[in-house]
Amino acid sequence: MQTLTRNQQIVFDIINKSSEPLKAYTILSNVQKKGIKAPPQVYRALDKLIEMGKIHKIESKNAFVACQNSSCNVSKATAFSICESCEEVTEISNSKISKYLSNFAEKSGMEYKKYNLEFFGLCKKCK
Amino acid sequence: MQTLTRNQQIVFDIINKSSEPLKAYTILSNVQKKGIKAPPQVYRALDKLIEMGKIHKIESKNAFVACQNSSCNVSKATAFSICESCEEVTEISNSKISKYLSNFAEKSGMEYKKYNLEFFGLCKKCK
DNA sequence: TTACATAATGTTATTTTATAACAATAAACT
DNA sequence: AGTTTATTGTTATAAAATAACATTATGTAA
Ligand SMILES: [Zn+2]
Ligand SMILES: [Zn+2]
Ligand SMILES: [Zn+2]
Ligand SMILES: [Zn+2]
Repeated sequence: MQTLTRNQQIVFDIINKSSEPLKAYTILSNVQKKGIKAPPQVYRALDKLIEMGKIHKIESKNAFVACQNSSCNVSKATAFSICESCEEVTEISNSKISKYLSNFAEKSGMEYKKYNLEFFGLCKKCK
Repeated sequence: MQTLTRNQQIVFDIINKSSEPLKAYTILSNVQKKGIKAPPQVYRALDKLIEMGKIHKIESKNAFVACQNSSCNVSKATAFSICESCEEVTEISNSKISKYLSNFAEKSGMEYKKYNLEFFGLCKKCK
């Protein structure tokens, strides 16, 4: 269990507290009072946090969420469902899916390292 | 079967001829001799082509590839394997995966519309 | 502890990616 | 022909990400 540096902790806290994915510049404007003043400071922290599996990037939104599992730091396999109406993002942790997919990848001939899966549609509330 | 407008055709052609995913500004610089001069012209064409299912966006790379299937225009379900060494991107068309995943999405309670799946690793050549 | 190496931070400037806004044409419809 | 709708052209700007380099902190090993 790795310990976070000052900037990493600040950036992680704000993502972790948020109920929705945060964009890098939103994070920046929210941490300027804490002394983080420029984009590179945010992006560096984001990079490290992703590496550790503490947060994930939602590629289709250029936004970041805290990991809601405990296994992502190992597997690097991520899956999300994204509501196109309310923008809610939920991390899916389903070992069946990840077994199924990693199995598929291996059979396809590639040396598989990780995947990212994003579902789009309407969440329970919005449909 | 929809017919393409002039700009859409120009943009599609260059993506379709390319052996690798193309970025929007690479496309732009390659079509300026054909009269497309500014980013919005490229992005509009890209948007429409995506809508039609003729091309896909590789979200993790901000790059665009021509569809290699025939069914994407209907299903909107896309899957790619991406080599982290040579950057090769291959579109995966596997009806089993797409059934499995869309089934999963439905069961989860969301009204599922589409998904995008990106595998990362090493391709046959690079591993 | 000092010396060295490595990692993290601070800072400025710039690059890359994408969109807003509005005018001008072209295509489709009545 | 006149009206609506889609597409195009153009300028400017916003948003997302990185390059480059100086500084400070942290860890390691003599
Ligand atoms: Zn996770
Ligand atoms: Zn919703
Ligand atoms: Zn396709
Ligand atoms: Zn390869």
